[in-house]
Amino acid sequence: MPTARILKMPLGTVERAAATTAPQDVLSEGAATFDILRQMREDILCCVLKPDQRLRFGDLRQRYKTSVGTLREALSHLVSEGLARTEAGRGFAVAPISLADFLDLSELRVYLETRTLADAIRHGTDSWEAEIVSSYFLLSKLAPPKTDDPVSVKREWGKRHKRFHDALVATCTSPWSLHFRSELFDQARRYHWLTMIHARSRRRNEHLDLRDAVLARDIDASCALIERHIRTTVEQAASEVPGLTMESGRRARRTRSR
Amino acid sequence: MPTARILKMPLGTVERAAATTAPQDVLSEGAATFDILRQMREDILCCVLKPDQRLRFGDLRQRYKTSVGTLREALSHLVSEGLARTEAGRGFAVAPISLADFLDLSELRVYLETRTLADAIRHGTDSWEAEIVSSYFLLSKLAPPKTDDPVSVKREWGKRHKRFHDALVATCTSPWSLHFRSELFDQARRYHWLTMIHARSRRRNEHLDLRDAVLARDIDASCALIERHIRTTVEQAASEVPGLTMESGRRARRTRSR
DNA sequence: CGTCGCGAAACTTTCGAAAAAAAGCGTTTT
DNA sequence: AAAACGCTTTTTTTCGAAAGTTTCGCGACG
Repeated sequence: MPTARILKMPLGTVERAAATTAPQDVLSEGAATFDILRQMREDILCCVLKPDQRLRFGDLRQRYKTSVGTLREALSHLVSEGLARTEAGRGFAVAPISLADFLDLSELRVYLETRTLADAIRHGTDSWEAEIVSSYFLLSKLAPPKTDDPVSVKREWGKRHKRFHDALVATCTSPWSLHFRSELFDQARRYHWLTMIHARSRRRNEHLDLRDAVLARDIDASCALIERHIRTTVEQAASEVPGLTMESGRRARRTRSR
Repeated sequence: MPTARILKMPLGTVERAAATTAPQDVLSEGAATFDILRQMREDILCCVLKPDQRLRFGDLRQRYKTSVGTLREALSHLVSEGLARTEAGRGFAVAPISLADFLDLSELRVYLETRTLADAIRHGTDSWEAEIVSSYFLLSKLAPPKTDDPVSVKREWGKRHKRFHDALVATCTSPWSLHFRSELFDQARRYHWLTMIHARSRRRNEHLDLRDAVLARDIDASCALIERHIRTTVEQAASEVPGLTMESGRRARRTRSR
């Protein structure tokens, strides 16, 4: 549908979102390829596409209703983000998971989350506070999902959870730190999903504490809270998720779809 | 050329580089697409493709002798790495540069370089030391390039420079830290290139000091040296490179190739 | 018996062309 | 004169098919 001609604005210049300067946007495009990318990423993060699962073009083409070229481009992105793998001439696969990876990942995350959060608090504005309040509200509306909640609920919770955490660091002035933080956050989401599925113990409302500490502009308290938030999750995952051994990266039995 | 059938080895299993476990490899593939990617990255890092320059498929197809699809995949990767940009339906462009970006980038780099280096020293092995000695030797064979050296010399020096720095941190046990370090190192290379072109003052041999401190397993000294190494370069670039103002991200005049 | 070799089937990779948008331009209108 | 319109010309995006590689299976050989 050629909307461009229809929507041609009377003014020559269309208001454009301020390109934050240098590093890189969330990801980029706004076309069909981007939709596929987003869908696939969501499916990997939510473990609909399971770790180590081979991604055959035949199956994918059917699932996402698109061509090989488009898929290839999306997969290419996912490889760069560390959510997929590809080797020589034998196609793509979902990136494996392992406890070692989760530990490593989380260690760096502690640094990046505290660094960005501290900076964000220093540069906080009214609209930053507003978005924190708002996104927390949305998050609190949904009870943390239980094991047998439907997938759609878990997805929605995941989305709001991410939005809340993004809001906290939104005013951080270091684009590169934000970029890497975001990448690691997504990586962690994969493990959180597993934890969520198998979690037996429930934790007290850490998000509320975090929100209040941040709004009070208490940098030390906020950083301590988020650090504990991350470490607790790791420990929980390590002890509660059965399939997460140090060696789980081994080739999982071939997972043929349908 | 169907080499596979010809080269089919008598043994069923071919020796394969040990996949380090989880995060992601240097980049991945081993096919034609990967070559294009590597070439384009090199061209961007060396500013053969200049910052903000639009990357039209027509031109690229001619330059790299390949199809649109392949180019698109390579560009996709470059966008993820932050070396290129893409917007809605108006194609790709080389990522812009700016002093603000370089400052931000270098700040994070200090953390990642020191973190990985410290860990690498702790886990250093004999072959790690050997590669450091070897790569330093190769680097020292080439004098730091001057302004009017031919491009090929500068390229070779850049390659050896990277190899040396990679060798230093090779035994670091955190794949994620290494990954991000590598990405930032490449980003910095773009700025180094500009510095190299315009540099007036020459610095003493920091690499030798670094090599010796690392081989002596002196973590504090090594980290201090690499930190200074990074900071000095930033300051030098800020003061000596003319085109690098705080606002250089503005749309550079359209750069039509040839 | 295991394994080596050959051929068929399944998949991946690459390519160029058709479809869709955007940019460029001269003309008309207010 | 500046803005608006409709046309043509680039440029990007998407697609499906041809070419190339790997995997699988079956029969022959050591």
